[in-house]
Amino acid sequence: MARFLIGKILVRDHPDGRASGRIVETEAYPPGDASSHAYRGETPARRSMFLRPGHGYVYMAYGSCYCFNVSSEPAGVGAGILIRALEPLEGIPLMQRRRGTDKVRDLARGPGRLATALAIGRELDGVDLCVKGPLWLATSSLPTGAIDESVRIGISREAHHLRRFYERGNPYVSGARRINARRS
DNA sequence: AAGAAGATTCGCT
DNA sequence: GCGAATCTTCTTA
Repeated sequence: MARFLIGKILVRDHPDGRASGRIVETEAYPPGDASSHAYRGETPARRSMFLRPGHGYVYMAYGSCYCFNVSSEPAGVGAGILIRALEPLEGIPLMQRRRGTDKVRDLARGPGRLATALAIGRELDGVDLCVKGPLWLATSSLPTGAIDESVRIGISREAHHLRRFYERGNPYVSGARRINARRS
């Protein structure tokens, strides 16, 4: 699922207008992974990770940023894919306003920035991404480049797994050069 | 009940 | 490169 989502389009339809981007970086948090928010079982806040594949899970990180995930296992099994970066497509001026910067490269490079650029908050937690609504996923006819993998960013538990995926050479991918340079 | 850690970002040096 | 900001959850007393 983490590989599948690379190259797909995430579309945000909002009263202020449409903003969308091509997914270029993801991380997998599968069942049994101690770093997953679903690891300790289902709670009201984590409920969306236990929905059938294709639902949004939104949580607040470090008290300052929202992060967006896609549920990835059958109903009742907790797992998700963190969307870490987008290549901006539609609504770039709108995203620039929300992010407070004109630098297109920085609009959605990183999970918190991406959520800000698309105005994603807790109200979108649990939304079905497979039907056209406020937030949904679309396929793209654009070709997808080679996909590299690395360890995940910003976690300490289960840190050795190669569960981060990104499009090779894409300038909108987040993370340190050191990690991105690693191929396997 | 209090403290620490966490799937981050921004500003300053 | 480093530390603060800031909210939720988990751990320990």
